[in-house]
Amino acid sequence: MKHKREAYQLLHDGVLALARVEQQGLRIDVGYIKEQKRKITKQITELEEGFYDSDFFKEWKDSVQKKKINIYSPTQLSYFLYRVKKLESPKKTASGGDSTDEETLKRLNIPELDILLKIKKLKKIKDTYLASFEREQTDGYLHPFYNLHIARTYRSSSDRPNFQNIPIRDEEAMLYVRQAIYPRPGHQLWEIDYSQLEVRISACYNKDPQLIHDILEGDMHRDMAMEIFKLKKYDPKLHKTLRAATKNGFVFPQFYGDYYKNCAENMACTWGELPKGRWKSGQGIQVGNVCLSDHMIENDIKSYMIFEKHVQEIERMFWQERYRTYSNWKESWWKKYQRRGYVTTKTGFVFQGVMSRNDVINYPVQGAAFHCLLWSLIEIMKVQLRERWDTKIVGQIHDSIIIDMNPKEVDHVIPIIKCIMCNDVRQHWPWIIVPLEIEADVCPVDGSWAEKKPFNIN
DNA sequence: GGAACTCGCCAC
DNA sequence: AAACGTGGCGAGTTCC
Repeated sequence: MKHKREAYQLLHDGVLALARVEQQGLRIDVGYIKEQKRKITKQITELEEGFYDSDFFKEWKDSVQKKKINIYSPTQLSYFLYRVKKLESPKKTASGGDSTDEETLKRLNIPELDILLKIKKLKKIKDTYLASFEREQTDGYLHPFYNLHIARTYRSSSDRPNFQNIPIRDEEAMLYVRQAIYPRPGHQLWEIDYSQLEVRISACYNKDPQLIHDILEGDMHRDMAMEIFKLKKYDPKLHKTLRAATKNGFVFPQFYGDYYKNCAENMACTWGELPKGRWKSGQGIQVGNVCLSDHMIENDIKSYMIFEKHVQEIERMFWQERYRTYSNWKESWWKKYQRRGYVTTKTGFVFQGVMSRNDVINYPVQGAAFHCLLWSLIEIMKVQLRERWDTKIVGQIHDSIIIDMNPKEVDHVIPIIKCIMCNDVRQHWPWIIVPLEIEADVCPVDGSWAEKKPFNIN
C-alpha cells in the first residue's frame, strides 16, 4: 500500500513537472520549415515524373481497371507485384498479407521501386515531421505533450507532435528535421541521457553478478562480438562494425526476448550483408582488409546454416553460463506472475491481466527505468523554478532530457543535474544497486538540434 | 463523412 | 513453450 501511494505521488508530481516542460516549449524556425517543404515538394515532383515515364509504371497503370491508380497505396502495389506480375513475395505482413515495405521492395531488385522508396522517404519527412511542426507551433514555439497514462509499461508517450521519434539515424532525414529546432536566442540545446539505463535497471531486478561486472567495468558487446565472429583479438579499429552488429543484432534483442534464428539472420544478412545458403569468397562487409565471408570461412563457418547453429550455441552460453543468474530470475519472475496473476515494478506500479512471458519480464524494467528519469526531471524542475533559471527543460525522451541552456548558467546547472540524476535518485530509491551515469550532447550557441555533439561532463 | 482498421516507419 | 518490448502518426482502405 505504501508502495502504491508513492507510485501515485510520482505520477502526480510527474504530470505537473511535465506540464511545465510542455508550457516552456521548444523554439522552431517556421521560415526554414516552409522553405524545406517547398524544396521537398519540388524534389518529389521531379522523382514522380521520372517514375511515371518508366515502363514499370505503364505496365502497372495498364493493369489497373476499376479505380484510379495510386502509387502510394500498399494495397495496389501488392496487387500489381504479386498478382499481376506474379512475383514471389519475400516477406509477409503481420496479418499474413504480401509485404511491400522497404526491405521487401529492395530485395525485389527493381530500379523503379528504388525511386518509389526515395519518394516515400521524402514524403515521410515532409508530412510526418515538417508539416506537423508547422501545424502544431504557435508563435514559433512547439509544445509537445507528454502522457503518463498511455503506455502499458508506465513509460511516457508524446504527441501533437510526438517529440520522441525525431529522425536521427538517417542523415538526410535527421538534417531536414532537426535543423528546424532551435534554442532561445543566445542559448544552446543540450541533451542529457542516462548511459545503458535499461540494462542497469534490469540488473537491479536480477542482481546477476556477471551483468553487474559488465556494467561496472566490462564490455558485453565486445565480448559477444568476439564469440559470434570468432575474433582472436579485438581491435576497435577493425571490429567496430562487428561490435555494433552484435549489440543491435544480438545483445539487445536477446535482452528483449528474441531468439537465435532472428538474431542470426539480422547479424549475417542485415548487418554483415551475407546471403543465406553457402558463403563464397568476397562476400559481405569489409573487416579490415578482408571480406566478412572470407573471415568466417577461414574460421570454419562456411554457410548461413552453420552460422545459425553457431549463434544457437552462443545463445545457450549467453543465458546458461554467462548470465545464468539473470536467466534464473527471468524464470522465477515468470513463475511468480503465473502463480499470483500480477507483477510489480521497483517503483510500486502493478501489472495485471493477460501478458506474454516477454511482456512480464520487459515491462517492469522499462517502467522503472523511465521512472528514474521522471524522478530526476521532477527534482531538476523544482530547482529550476526555485532558483529562477533562465535555462529550461524543454523535452524528454524516455531516458533523456532536452535543455534550452543559457551558456552563462552551464557551470551552475550541470553539477546540480548530475547530482540529482546520479546520486539523489539512488538515495531516494536504495533498490538501485548499481551506479547511474549520464552523458551529454551539446549544440553550438544559437545552433540547431542537428548540430549536437558528444560533450564530456565528467 | 467519420470510425476503425492495416501498413509502414520514425524513436527509445 | 515460445519466439523483440513500448509508443505516434500519415495514408490508404473498408465499413457503417
